[in-house]
Formats: sequence, C-alpha cells, structure tokens
Amino acid sequence: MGRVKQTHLAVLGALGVRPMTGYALREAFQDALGHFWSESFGQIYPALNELTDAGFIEKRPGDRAGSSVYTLTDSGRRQLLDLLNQPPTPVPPRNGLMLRLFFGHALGPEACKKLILDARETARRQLETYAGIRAGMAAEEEDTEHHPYWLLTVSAGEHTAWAAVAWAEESLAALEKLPA
Amino acid sequence: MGRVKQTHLAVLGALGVRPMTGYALREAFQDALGHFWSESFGQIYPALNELTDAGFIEKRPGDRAGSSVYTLTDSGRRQLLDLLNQPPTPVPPRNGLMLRLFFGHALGPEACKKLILDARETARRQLETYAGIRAGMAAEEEDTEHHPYWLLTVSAGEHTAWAAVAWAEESLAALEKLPA
DNA sequence: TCATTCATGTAAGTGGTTACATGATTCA
DNA sequence: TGAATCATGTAACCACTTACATGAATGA
Repeated sequence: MGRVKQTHLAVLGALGVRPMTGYALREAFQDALGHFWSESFGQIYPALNELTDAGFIEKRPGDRAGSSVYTLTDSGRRQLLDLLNQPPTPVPPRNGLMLRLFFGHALGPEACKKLILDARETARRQLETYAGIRAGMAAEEEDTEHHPYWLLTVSAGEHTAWAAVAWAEESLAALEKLPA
Repeated sequence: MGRVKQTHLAVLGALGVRPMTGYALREAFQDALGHFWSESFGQIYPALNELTDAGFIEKRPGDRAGSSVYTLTDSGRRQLLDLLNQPPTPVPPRNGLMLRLFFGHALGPEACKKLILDARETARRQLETYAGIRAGMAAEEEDTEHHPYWLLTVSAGEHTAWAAVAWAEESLAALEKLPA
C-alpha cells in the first residue's frame, strides 16, 4: 500500500549531494553506499524518467553526446525531505548463512565450520575496506557538511563487522567442543 | 541463472526437523527463524506442490479435514543436503536507516537522532526476545541434536543487536557534538 | 452461536536483477 | 585501430508480499 519508492528516495538524495548522470549515480551507489544500498541500471533509468515527469528533477544535456545530467528542483528538494522523514520500510530478513546454520545438524559440523570461517573472512575484508574509506575521507576529500553523517554509516558497518568476527570466534569454539 | 530456490531449501530443512502442514511451516518460520528468515503463504504453498511433484516430499492427509502433512522422502533428504552445501546467495543490501543517515545533512540532526533512538530501542527489544528464546530452549524443550546449532543463530542475533546498541550510543554522542 | 484458529490456496502487483542492444568517447 | 569506459535504455524474468476467497474445527 502507499509504499515509499525507495529508489526514488535514493536517487533524489544522491542528486541532492551533487547533480549527476544516471551512470555516475550508479557508481556513486556502488562506491559510497555499496555496503548498505544497491541500485541497478534497470531501476535507475526508469526512476530518473519518473522523477523528471513528476517535476522533482531536471534533465540537462551533459558533457558527452547523448548524456544527461540531472539536478534537483525546488519541489524535488521538498519531496526528498518528505521521503527522508518517512520511517524506513522494514525489509523481510533473508539470511542464507543463518538458515544453513539453523539446519546445521543436517549439514554437519565440518561444513558449518567452513561457513563460519568464510563469514569471518568476509567480515575482516569488510573492516579493511571501511578502514580504506575512512582514510580516503580524512585525506583527499575536503571537509563537507555530509562528512559526519557518512562517518555514521561507516561506523555502523564497522560495528556490525566486529560483531560478526566475535560471533564467528565464539561459534567456532562452540562447534569444536561439540560431542561427535 | 541456476539460482538456488531459497524457499525450497527453507521448506525442506524445516520438514527435515519434523513433518508439518503448510500452515505449521509458516508458524515455525515466524517463531524459530523469524529474526533472520521469512516466508509467506504465497511462497510456501506453491513450493510444497513443486517439491511434491519433484518427489522430494510426500503429502499425507493430516488430522483435520483437508489438511496435509508433508514428510521428507529419501531423495528429498539428499536434495536438502545438496542445497545446504551450496554457498548462501548474497542478498543485495537495502538498509533504509543507513540510507537516511547518509543523507543526514538534508534530513537534519534532530530527525537523525530520532532514527538512531528508534534503532537502539529496536535492538534492545530484540535482545529481550533473544533472552526469551534462550530461556525457552533451556527450560521446556528437551535436548535435541538441533540445539547447539539453533543457539548459534540466536547468538548471532545477540551480537548484532549489541553492536547496534553500541553504535547507537556512539552515534548519538557524535551528533550531540555536531556544531549547529 | 460466534469468534478464533487452523488450513489451503490464487491473483495481482511490486520491486528488483540480469541480460541484451546500442553507440559515443577516451586512451593506449 | 581497438579496447575500455561512459552512457542510456529495454525486455524478460524472478522472488516475494498482500489481499482475497474459502471453509472446517475449536472453544468460549
């Protein structure tokens, strides 16, 4: 029912930071938001047309032939604020790792250990990329008003990854003690 | 492309624990797996028919008129093991809270604080339900071979929730210090 | 008897991915 | 000149939710 079009929110928000082409929009999602948000071309381009029709963004010719840069209009800025203020729509959880562990008795302890080791490895690699993002933000980027908010999201990712590592250690130890 | 039908895996796994009706299956998902998995009737009933056609489960009349209890067949047990051993399919992330915080400059610090307070409250309530699940498992339920694996998933939920609370505290403090 | 729970299913719609098609521009 | 990148879009498909329709059994 009157569900918020999350893609519209994401696109308006990104264009609020700076005007962009659809292509650049997707790169921005992957780079800056990649660890907690995703959009594909199949979503972005239709959304850009819908938002243009609605008058929330304006399409202007870009540097290259055929490319278009989109900018927020005043009504778009109002719409963005409106969408931002709506409560986040809860996503039904679908955690394939947990599903497999829940059926761990059928899967067997060794396969479970392997799954957990993989999860720990993934979390560790995430911590590295977060460190990279922090370093990048501290160094090259000039201090913007977005800075403190972006750090909040990076910090959330770090906390989650730390928790995953700690859980993995504990769980491996627990499986080790399991009577065969 | 040859994607694993996650619903099939979930249904086979649950029926491997004990034979059930479609209705009971859904309750089991909500109760035991609710915090990391979800299935709706619109998924479960078609899946049950598909799995029956494939010979992975068997349909037998249940206690009530018109009801059916489904049981794993031998080939179903093999199929379950096969699906369990396939790597979890990564879910594209879609975190509405993080999206809003990323655009926190547009949203404003007060609204951000409220979002974080809500997130902390949610995490705290989750911790309570996990404590309840632990208590329930320790007390009424007899010790099954599934027990240690189920604890793994509860523990994962707890770690994640603790991390969310810690992150929320930090983030609230950070927003407090923000120059207006 | 009447509300609630148990039980099975379908239809419509949504939100999303993937693959495909096309072509300009840049740079080695 | 040719590969990689920039750029826009569509079509097909998929998984999933929600709402709807139906009805038996239970229990207050």
